[in-house]
Amino acid sequence: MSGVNKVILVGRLGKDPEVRNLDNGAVVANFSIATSESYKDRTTGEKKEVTEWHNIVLWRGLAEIAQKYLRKGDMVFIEGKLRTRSWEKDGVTRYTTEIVGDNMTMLTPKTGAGGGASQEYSSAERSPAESMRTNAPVDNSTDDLPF
Amino acid sequence: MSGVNKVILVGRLGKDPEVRNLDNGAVVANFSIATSESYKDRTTGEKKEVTEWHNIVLWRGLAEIAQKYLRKGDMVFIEGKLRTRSWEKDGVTRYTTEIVGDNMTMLTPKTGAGGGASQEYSSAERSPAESMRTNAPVDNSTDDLPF
Amino acid sequence: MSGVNKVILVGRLGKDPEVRNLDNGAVVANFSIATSESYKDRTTGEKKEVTEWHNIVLWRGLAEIAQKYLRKGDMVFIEGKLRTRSWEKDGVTRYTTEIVGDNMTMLTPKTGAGGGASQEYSSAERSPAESMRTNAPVDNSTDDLPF
Amino acid sequence: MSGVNKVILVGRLGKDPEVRNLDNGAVVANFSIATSESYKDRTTGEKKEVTEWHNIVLWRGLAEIAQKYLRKGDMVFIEGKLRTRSWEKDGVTRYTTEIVGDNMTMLTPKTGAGGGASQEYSSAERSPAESMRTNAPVDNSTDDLPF
DNA sequence: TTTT
DNA sequence: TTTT
Repeated sequence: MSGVNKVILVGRLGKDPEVRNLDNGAVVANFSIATSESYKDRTTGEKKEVTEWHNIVLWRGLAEIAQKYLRKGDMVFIEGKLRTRSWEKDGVTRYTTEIVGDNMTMLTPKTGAGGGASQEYSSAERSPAESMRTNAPVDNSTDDLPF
Repeated sequence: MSGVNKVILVGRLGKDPEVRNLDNGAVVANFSIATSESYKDRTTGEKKEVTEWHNIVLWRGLAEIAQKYLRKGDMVFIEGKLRTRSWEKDGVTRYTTEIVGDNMTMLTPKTGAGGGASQEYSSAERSPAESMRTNAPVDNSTDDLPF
Repeated sequence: MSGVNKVILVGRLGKDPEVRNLDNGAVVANFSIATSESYKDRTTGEKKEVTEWHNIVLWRGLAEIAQKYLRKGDMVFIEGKLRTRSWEKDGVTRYTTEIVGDNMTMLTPKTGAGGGASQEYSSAERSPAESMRTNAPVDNSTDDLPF
Repeated sequence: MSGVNKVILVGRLGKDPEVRNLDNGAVVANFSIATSESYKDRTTGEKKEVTEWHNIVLWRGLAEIAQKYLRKGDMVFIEGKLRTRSWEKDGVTRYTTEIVGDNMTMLTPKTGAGGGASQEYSSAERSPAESMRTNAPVDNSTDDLPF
């Protein structure tokens, strides 16, 4: 790899995630989250707000967690990378920029069994034991999705 | 400047912020936030959790917002930089690493007037108008704190 | 503001920046930077590379620095936020996602007078004096561009 | 996990990395990198610089890459997490805060065989194929270090 | 302890 | 459109 491509977002889901099971067995979730910024209009002095919508794509384990736990209006932390796809429509090439998430923390407390705190999920979890400079670390969290 | 020194945290306050007014009129807030990581112990198979405490320092406007709105247990997003200070105690030089925040978003909904959503604050707010490639970009970066 | 919208990139410029002076006196620079990722093709076992292009927008002081110092092929660190704009062409609404930079560090050493190390520039510079818990914190955030 | 604990640094190594092989077969590298910030002294008007040193810890594959390729003076991008350890010395408990890196990009071009561009390494590499919404993604980069 |  |  060459370079760094990182996005960090905290925002709310505009709708429930759309989750699909691909033919090859992969699971993918799509949803949008909004971030907004307020500022004072220079000429009128009014306080205004600009909302930005971000298209999130999650794969495999993260997609399944999104499907189970994320709902419209929930706040999430998403870490991922930018990816722009092109596609044809009516003979016109269009471009969509998405954030492919590899790390997610739910910031809206989930009520019910065990609910409460935020919960982070990663597409490549790694044990913190390796941070502890002692012996016997490491959970090589295998990835047992069917592909 | 040379290089990049950036920290991004989402965690909960261990206690209420301590806020002090310095002789020169500056306001500074100190508090700690916890992040934790869970992993499976390799030998016992048990799920374990490691908690990390981060010392946060906020200045001026951010310190005042912390004083007003942040309480023990609240979840916050903090963006800042690492800074290690040294100090003497009992003839021994000790070091403390802190995160000097320059951006903060409260993630625990505040009930009461206007409460509800998260709210972001920056030590150097800038209008998003400049992002809009139209006329009259805006600089409202005035800083009217008493120092 | 509500939420967090942050992008961090390290990549190379595909071309020299395009810099324009707007009627209102603002300066804006546009350029693209590439990040790439290598991976092993699952079926063929070949090592492949995917390149992602990011559209960068810089305003005012950062635009002027880009104009002076950034050239095709140079490596830069960019910190900013995502912003999607829509525009019409041939009766079709199109969308472009850009990164509006608020912090930049040049990573390609500049030879010649004073050249050498990386240099960071921010759209809202702030003195580190405030990090030093001593007397007289500093606000030198004046913004003397002509708008 | 609960929360987010992320550090992003671009700086130069003060010395060559120290690399050790632990009894359990793990490899760990330690080195410091400097970031600096310049500011104008408020009273004297002089331009000053503050340097911050960050203690980096890398494990396994990243440690081996550091050993092979990183040298004093090199510039690197490091992504990781904060971790504070305590230890005893002369009956006094001391604390050290380190950055445990999980992603690294070398920003100093390496001359010699194959040298030149920046190169990124991750502690948990993942194929970008999964980003491409086609069939047959995924390289489950196994982790074959001896522990 | 880096670098300009 | 960069770079190796």
